[in-house]
Amino acid sequence: MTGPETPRRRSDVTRTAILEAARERFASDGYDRATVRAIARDAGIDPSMVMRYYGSKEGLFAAVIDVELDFPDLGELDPDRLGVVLVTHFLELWERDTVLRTLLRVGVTNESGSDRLRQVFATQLVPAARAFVPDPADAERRAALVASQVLGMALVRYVLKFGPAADMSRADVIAWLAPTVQRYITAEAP
Amino acid sequence: MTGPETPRRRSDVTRTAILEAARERFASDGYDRATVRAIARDAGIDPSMVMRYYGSKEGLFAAVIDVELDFPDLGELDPDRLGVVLVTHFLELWERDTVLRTLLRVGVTNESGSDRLRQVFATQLVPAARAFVPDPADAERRAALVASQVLGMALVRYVLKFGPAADMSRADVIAWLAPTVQRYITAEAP
DNA sequence: ACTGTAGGCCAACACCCGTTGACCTCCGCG
DNA sequence: CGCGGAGGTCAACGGGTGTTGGCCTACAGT
Repeated sequence: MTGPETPRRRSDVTRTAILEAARERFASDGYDRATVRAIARDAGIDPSMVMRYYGSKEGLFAAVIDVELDFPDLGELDPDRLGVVLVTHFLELWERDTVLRTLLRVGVTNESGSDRLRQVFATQLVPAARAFVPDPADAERRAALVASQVLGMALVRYVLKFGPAADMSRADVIAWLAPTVQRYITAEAP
Repeated sequence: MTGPETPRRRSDVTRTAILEAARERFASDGYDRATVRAIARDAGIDPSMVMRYYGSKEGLFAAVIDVELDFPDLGELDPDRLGVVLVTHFLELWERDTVLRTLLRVGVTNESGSDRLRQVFATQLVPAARAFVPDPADAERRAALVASQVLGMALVRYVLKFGPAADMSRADVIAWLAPTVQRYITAEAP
């Protein structure tokens, strides 16, 4: 489905140039406004090469939104520090590259974008939560609460760029959000 | 502001028909995918009428995103119930009409949409927070934290439609989010 | 009854999009 | 040396977009 695992070719340079340009364009413009022509221009090649290598705009997009939340080893962790560790990890994830920003930006308007976002939620966040919640039966609900706070902060801080949210230091964000996330995961249901 | 007014001219009927169709299209499709032609078709008129009455697509959009958060009277409220009252109010707001959904959807891709969103934040949420935070100097930061949680829940529940978030009852959402919001507003800075 | 005008439709314009297929240009290998 | 194919360009197609201006029509004021 995703990722044609072809061996190394001489055209890999162009291939990755397209991918890199696409990452930035999709991240900053969203799916609709990011045109194949603009991506090709950024990559310094002809638009038709995009089609040759990725089949279609949808195919290129699918190659871009291949995201791994890539949690650290939570197994041997003091459960009281879960909130701090998770929020710290998410902040790093958002600041490291553009893929999550892309996914958020596109997930809001594009169906295949929100599909992918739901999939990441279901296959990566929910299982991670399952190991720590008091009752595995409501792991989904607790993961959704965590997602609401983490995505919400990412939204106001990195996408909408609300002044006060964007200006907060990482330490402050962690200090404020960690207790919230901690409670959503470990607290007794209200 | 917006009420059922008896149309003095025949054109007022068309005018509001366009506005109503635009509200739904922008809410469900976002700015780019909501085409003037589709809106006109929904309203049962010709696309050129949209231009006649609203000047441009951008002008029509500006008429759509006229939002009032319209807080209840918070003045004579037990400060301990602030979280519950605020979360309840926001849930009602999101479920009452489509304008906030539109704003969120468009704010993520469209510059004039996120401008408007920042403006609502600065002129309506921040002042409301200022009355309750311990130190008025960091009202902006606390309002941003509240916005991150409230917008985040709206995002996963109403826009991305994460199963567990969409299925939660209103009472459960309030029970989980109210303490968070309460803390963001009234707690001592960490 | 006549007519000016507001309300509405139709067809077209200029532009941009994703996508396609014909063509060119090297370079490695026989 | 010949040549086949990979890597790349170019121009075009069909369709959709926001927007414009000319034309029709029904009704209100005289």
